[in-house]
Formats: sequence, structure tokens, C-alpha cells
Amino acid sequence: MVSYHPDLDRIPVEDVLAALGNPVRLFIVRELASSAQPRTCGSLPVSVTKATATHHWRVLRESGITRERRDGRTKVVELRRAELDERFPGLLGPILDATAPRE
Amino acid sequence: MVSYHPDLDRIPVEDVLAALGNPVRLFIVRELASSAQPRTCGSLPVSVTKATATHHWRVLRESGITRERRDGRTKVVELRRAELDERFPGLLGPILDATAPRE
DNA sequence: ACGAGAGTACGACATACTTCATACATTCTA
DNA sequence: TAGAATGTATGAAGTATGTCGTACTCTCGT
Repeated sequence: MVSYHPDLDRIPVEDVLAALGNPVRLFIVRELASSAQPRTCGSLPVSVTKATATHHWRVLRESGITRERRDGRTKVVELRRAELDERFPGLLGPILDATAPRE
Repeated sequence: MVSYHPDLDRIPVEDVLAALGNPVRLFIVRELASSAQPRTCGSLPVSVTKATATHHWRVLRESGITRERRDGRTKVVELRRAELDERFPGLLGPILDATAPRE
């Protein structure tokens, strides 16, 4: 169901920024960050079809941001928070904390 | 020569991340951040043609990251560092400090 | 006024991204 | 074992991005 999880040491920061520079993916990451437990893909209220969501999950996984594993019928996704914080200290927090634009 | 500098309050963080999620632009931003003085466009050792560089400068400007002004024949570019730090506290530092991938 | 320097505008092109519909695979449950 | 639930693969369409060459504008020096 899922496989490739890159070594974060080999990920350039540009790739992480590009991955997070998409509203759907940033939303997903914020959902993941705000829940104590890992989430199943289906439990994330995204605004796109399943097929599109699969695409975005792959981008997040391949850029080292998330980890996926199968659990029965569902796929569980979680942030690689500790690894990211070690690879890119201080990066994730400010992104998650960023406020919405005015208006 | 130049004009549009958006109000940072209206910029979503995704736009900043997407702008920085490109190697050429991240390189430019790092150059700007590492020099005490503002730089002229021509003084930045980018690996693309002038026309392409113009494109990247526009992206940086329109995402609120840089400010440009004309100075004689040259264009001076500078980071909107203080404004960015106020709008997205703690965001820029970790990006600038991120290390290159292993290998 | 002329030419050189610095950057822009425009058009073209290839590639990548985002999105979807449809068909498929896998696993649970009745 | 059949059907439902969950997600993937594939292919297509439309849009956006990154890149360049060329022609242009604006400014400075001579």
C-alpha cells in the first residue's frame, strides 16, 4: 500500500518548503500536527477527491514530512515531527503557527 | 521599473513557502540575508539568464519577501526581513540555517 | 546624441503540478 | 464468500512553472 520513506538527511529544505507551499497539503499537515494521535487518511477533511488526496499524501511522504503505514483497511498518516525538528530545527513550528492573511 | 510590493498581512504563508521552495530563489534569499547591505540584482551570482532571473525576482517580490527600488541603472533588492519576522515570527531563520542534504 | 550597461516584456517551449473519473486492489465484516 | 470500506493506479485535462532568446526601455557617461 505504501513504501518509500526517504532519509531526511537527504532532503533539501527546498523540497519541504515546496511541499508545504500548497494549501491542501499545509492543511493536512496542520491537522496532523494538531492531533495527538496519528490519523487515518479518511479522517482528514480535505476538499478534494480521494484520488487527489492520494497524490498529496504521496508528495508529503516523499518529501519526508509524513510517515504512512497500513492498518487494516485504512492508512495511518503521521507527521515525522521529531525527525523534522532534528533535520530542520525550528522550521515546523513557525509554519504551523503562521496566521491567516487579513481579509 | 518596479512597483508592486504587497502588504505582508495579506500574504498567506503558503505563498512564502512556495516562493522559497525553489533552489534559485532560496539561493538569492540567502545571498541577500548574508550581506549587510542591499544588493543590486546584477551582483547576485545566479546560474540562470537575466530573463529568468527577472522572473524569480518578481516571484520573490510578489510574495512579499523582497523589496526592490531603482538606483540609477541598477535595481537594488533587499530582504523585507523585519516585516517578514513580524508577519511570520521565527520562520525565516530556520530556513536560512537549514543545512544542505548529505551527499 | 550615441553607445554601453542593467534590467524588463514578450513569446515560446518543455516540464511539472493539480485535479478528476474510472477501474482496480486489499481488507474487514456479515 | 459476497459486499462494503479504504485507498491506489492510470490516464486525461487544464493550469502553472521554469527556462530561454530576442527585442525593448531606461539611465549613465562620453
